[in-house]
Amino acid sequence: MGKAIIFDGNSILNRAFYGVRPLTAPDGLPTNALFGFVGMINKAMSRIGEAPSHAAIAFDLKEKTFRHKVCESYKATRKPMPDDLAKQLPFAKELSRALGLKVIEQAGFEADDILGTLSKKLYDLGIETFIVTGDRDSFQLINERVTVLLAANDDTKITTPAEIKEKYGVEPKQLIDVKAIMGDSSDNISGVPGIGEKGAIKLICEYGSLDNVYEHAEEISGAVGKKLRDGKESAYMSRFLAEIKLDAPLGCELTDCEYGGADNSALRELYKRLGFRQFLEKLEAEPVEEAKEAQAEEFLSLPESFVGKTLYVAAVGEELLINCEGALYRGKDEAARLVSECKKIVCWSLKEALHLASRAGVELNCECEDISLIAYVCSPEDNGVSFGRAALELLGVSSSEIKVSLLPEIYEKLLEKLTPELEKLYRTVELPLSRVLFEMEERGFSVDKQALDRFNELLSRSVAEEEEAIWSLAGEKFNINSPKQLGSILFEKLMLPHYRKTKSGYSTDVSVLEKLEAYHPIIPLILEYRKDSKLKNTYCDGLGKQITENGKIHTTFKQTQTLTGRLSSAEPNLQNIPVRSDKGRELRRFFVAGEGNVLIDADYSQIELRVLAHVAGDNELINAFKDGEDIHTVTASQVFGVPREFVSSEMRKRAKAVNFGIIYGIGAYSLSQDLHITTKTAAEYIESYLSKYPGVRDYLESTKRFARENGYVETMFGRRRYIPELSVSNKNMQAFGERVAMNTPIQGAAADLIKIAMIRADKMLKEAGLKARLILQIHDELIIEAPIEEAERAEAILREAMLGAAELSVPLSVDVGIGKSWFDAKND
DNA sequence: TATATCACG
DNA sequence: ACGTACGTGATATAC
Repeated sequence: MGKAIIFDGNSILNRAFYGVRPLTAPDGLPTNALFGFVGMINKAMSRIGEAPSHAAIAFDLKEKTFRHKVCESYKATRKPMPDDLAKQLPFAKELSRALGLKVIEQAGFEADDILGTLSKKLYDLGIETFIVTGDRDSFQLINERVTVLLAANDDTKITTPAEIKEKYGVEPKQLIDVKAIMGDSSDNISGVPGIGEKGAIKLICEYGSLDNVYEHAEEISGAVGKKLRDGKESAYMSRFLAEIKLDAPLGCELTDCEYGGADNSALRELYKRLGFRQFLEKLEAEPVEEAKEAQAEEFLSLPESFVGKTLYVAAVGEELLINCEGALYRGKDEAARLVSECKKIVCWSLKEALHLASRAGVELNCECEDISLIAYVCSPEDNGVSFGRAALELLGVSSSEIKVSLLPEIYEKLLEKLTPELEKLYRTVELPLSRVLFEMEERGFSVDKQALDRFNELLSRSVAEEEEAIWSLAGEKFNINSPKQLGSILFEKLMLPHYRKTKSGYSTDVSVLEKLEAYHPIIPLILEYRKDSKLKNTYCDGLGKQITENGKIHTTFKQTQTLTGRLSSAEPNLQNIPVRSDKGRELRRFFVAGEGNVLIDADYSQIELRVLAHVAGDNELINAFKDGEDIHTVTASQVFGVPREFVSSEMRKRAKAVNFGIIYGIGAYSLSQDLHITTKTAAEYIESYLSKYPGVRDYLESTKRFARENGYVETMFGRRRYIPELSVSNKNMQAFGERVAMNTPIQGAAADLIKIAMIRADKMLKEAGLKARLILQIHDELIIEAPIEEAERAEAILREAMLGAAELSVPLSVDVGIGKSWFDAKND
């Protein structure tokens, strides 16, 4: 049975228009939307893996639709199509025909209704259908044979019934009823006033349908019940507007939509007319390009054994994919067991493979390589180092998913790119680190869920009280979380001065609100509300969801994510647990050591400034660290020209900001904002700093020069980052590139250092026969969970591992604490 | 999807 | 005149 692909023409054209930079044809016709449009269609067509049996594209017409007859205001707030986009519309239809798509338009109906109707007809024939669109309205059409490909300019996301259920908690069809309640501002559908997405989903989850909600409307108490009862008519009207037709007239038969390939000569003419040189070249090279699309892989059943073999392995959605001498296999536990016996494993992400094997109760102890890590050290700026990116860059093959058949070639190409220095970084740091990270992720961090819940209750009450107080001061109810609504209350209704504007309205961030604090009692309440709701939503609710049955949180460390060599932590992020405010810091009381254990927390003191002292070779700075001085006080005494004992706390604070500025690639303006001083004064601070530390000045200059000449910078451990921003014409981008050039060798070296420390600590703990293990890294901080009786020895090991990670021209310094909770360990 | 905001080093 | 410090991730709305 074939596959069908149907497009929402206006929707993807619109996305392309706003997503692609301005382009013009030789005659000046704007073409950016068309360029993106063709790209999205091509991408979606290749995404379904085979030539489609049916292909069609639906467009809206300007005429009013049947929905307008019932509801005047439907889509009334839509702005008219920009002129530059309207000019491109006729060409979009021409291009569609040349690409082999059946163009369908029906007066009185929207593209969505045509897609709905097509998908229904195709469904009835048992044909698998892909709907390509830029918006989410069509999610209601999803079922076991209908998938939505959400088109974007960089990627197309596939959305399936399971994903809808996961994301919204309701079946795709129920989304109609959800929208009936929550409304849709972009379509000007009102829904039930006062109930938003969350409330609507909750109601539909509970009652199953809009009808059933209203059958029980009398039982629903409180404000929600009242809103529902008042908004019944609006809800049913909204439902009518939101429901996509499945029986619209098409003006053609399904057989007219059968796909017969593109009309290449028509396409060629159009591409020439529009000046699409890239597409034109692709068209000429058609047969070659065709071959370069990654093939679907066929898998054999597992063999008896892999003993003595070299395997290429990838872990994908709970399964191991294996390439053994060109033959492909897949499987779970049994596969993992067989893999564990082989001679050598070349992985795309060893850490994932280790997790999968571990779930099968198997360890992978043979020689292992990790291609994703090689790709990362070669060029971390290839964004997150996805497999698809590597395949395209190295082999010219486009593939969105991991293909084990391609791994040998990718491996080979990457080994060629690997310089000796980068290979050393890979073999001595990244590769061994991935096993350490695997164990950290697997071990997890124990959390006191009950205490967390109690704290959450407390916050809920605070948030509710603050909300009421804010509303009463504002004189009306509004959504405080909406910067737009908040802006109109503060700056229009209350007439407070607005300091800054963002793209979409008034800025309401802390720096603005702090300036307004004295003007109106509502401001401090909003600041409190923001803090408390952040703590509640992101930390209490968010982390709560991530606690497993064993009472632990297992983060995922991303090892190929950042441009500087740092790790990142996600799902959940444990590297941004609050610490700066007293109330936020309380959260750390709930991160605890398991039964019979303690936590040992060690953090490097001033690691980045020490790295700066070392790489800059600045004697003044080096001596300050050698003498064990407080570095911010020393800097203050230098910058302000006073003896150290006369440095006030305000001076120290300013010097600290200057030190940060130096590390980040300083700008006088930003420093002035930070310290609330004039730009001129800030510039004087910087100048004063640089003349007192000439080694630093020379270092920053020579690093920028190196970056301009070579196109990249590197850390003292050889980690590289390419900086394409330096070779663009945009001055702002260039300035950014220079700051990156100054910052990366420092931030990156600090990242390298702690990675080395982690490998050392892990090895030393194991060699000492201890059960104590690392469980978390936060950039300059490591946390070990250790049995109480091992605490002293583990502490000594951690200190030693960190202090001895590298020999710099300044001493390293580490602060260590022990306690039953993260809070205690940092405050003992 | 994109933006604003805010949590961390 | 113009934007404004480095590196991240999660949550909420608005578009």
